[in-house]
Amino acid sequence: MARGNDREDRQTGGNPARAQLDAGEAERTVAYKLRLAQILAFRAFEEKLADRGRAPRYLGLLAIIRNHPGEPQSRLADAVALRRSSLVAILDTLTDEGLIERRLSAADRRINGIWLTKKGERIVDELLLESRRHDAMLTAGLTSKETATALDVLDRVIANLRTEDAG
Amino acid sequence: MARGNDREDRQTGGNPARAQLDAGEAERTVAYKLRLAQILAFRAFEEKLADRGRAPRYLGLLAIIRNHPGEPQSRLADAVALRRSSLVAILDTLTDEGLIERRLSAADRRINGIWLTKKGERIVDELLLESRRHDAMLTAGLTSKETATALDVLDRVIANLRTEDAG
DNA sequence: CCCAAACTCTTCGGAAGCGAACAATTGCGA
DNA sequence: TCGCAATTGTTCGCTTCCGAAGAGTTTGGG
Repeated sequence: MARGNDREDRQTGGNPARAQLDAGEAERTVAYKLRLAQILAFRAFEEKLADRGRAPRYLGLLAIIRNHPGEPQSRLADAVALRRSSLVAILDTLTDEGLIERRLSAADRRINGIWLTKKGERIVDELLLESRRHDAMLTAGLTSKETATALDVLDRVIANLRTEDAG
Repeated sequence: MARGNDREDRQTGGNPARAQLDAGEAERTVAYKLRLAQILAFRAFEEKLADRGRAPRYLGLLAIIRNHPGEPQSRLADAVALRRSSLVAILDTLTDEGLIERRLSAADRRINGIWLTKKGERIVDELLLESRRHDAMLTAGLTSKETATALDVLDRVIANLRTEDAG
C-alpha cells in the first residue's frame, strides 16, 4: 500500500554522534539549503499524517482552492508550481476522496472550476492546525524576528524566480 | 529524449499582470514557502543547464563526494536526504557519465567507496561557478545581511528536522 | 568457534511529476 | 463572417524516488 507505518530498515539508534557530511563551499548557497530543508520538511509532515490520505501532501493546493473557489486548473497549477498535466491525476484523487469537485464553467466551457466540498473544508481546517504545529517544530529555537525575515526572504526569492520564469 | 529544448506550450507573454493565487493563512508558514521556492529554484537551475547531463541535478551530491572521497553510499544518502535505494540508480548514471567510480573497500567488503574521477572534478568545478551565479539570481535585491540570516535560519531548520528524524 | 544480529548494497514494483501531443472551445484579425 | 492562433483539460510514455525484501559481509556474545 506504500503507506505502511513500518519504516524502512534504517540506522538503528546506535551511531549516535556521527557527524553529517558537508558539501564544503557548495553548501554555502541558498539553493542547496533550500532543497535539503524542503525535502526533510515535506517528508516529516507527510509521515506524521500518514493516516489522513493524500490531503496532507496537497494541503497547499487545497488551501488555495478554499481561498479562491472556482478557479480553473491551469491557474491552480501555476500557483503551486506544478504543470497542468501533473495536476490532473491529483485532482482525480482528491475528487475520489471527496474533498473537491470539478464544475464546468458556463461562461467558458473549456474551463473546469474547482471547488471544495463540505468534507474538504473540514479536513483543510484540521490540517491547517497541524501545519502550524509542524512549522513550530521547524522554527524551534528561532526568534520571531529571525522567522519573520526568513519568511520575507523566501517571498522575495520566489518573486525573483517567478519573474525569471515569465521572462 | 525528454530533454528537448522546446519548452512545453506555456503562458505566452501576454496576461502580464495576472495576480498569483494566494493560499491565505496557510501561506504564512515556513514549510509552504520553502516548498514553493525549492521547486522553482531547482527547476530553473536544471533548465539553465539542460545541456550538461545529469550532473546539475546531483551537484550537491557530487560536491559532498569531492569533500569526502571514499565514503560509503549509505552515508552519502543520509547527507543528501535520499534513501539508500534511491542512490543506486543515481550513482549508476553518474558512473556511466564518467564522473564517479565505485571502489570496493578492502577493510570492509560490504562497502563501496565513492570517488570522483578527473572528469568529475572538472565538471564539479564548472558547475559550482554556475551555482554561484544561480544563487545571485535567487537573492537579487537582498542585502548581504538578509542573505546571511536566511542561510543561518535554514541551517537551524535542517538541524531541527534531522534531530526530529533521528529521535 | 559459531551463529544470530546488524550493516552493506541491490533489485523490484508502485507512485508522482514532467514534456509532448491531442481534441474541444474561444476569440481575434483579415 | 471565416479561419487560425491561443487556451484548457486530458492522455501517454518516460524518469525519479520510495518502501519492502533479499543476498553478501562483518561483528560480538555464548
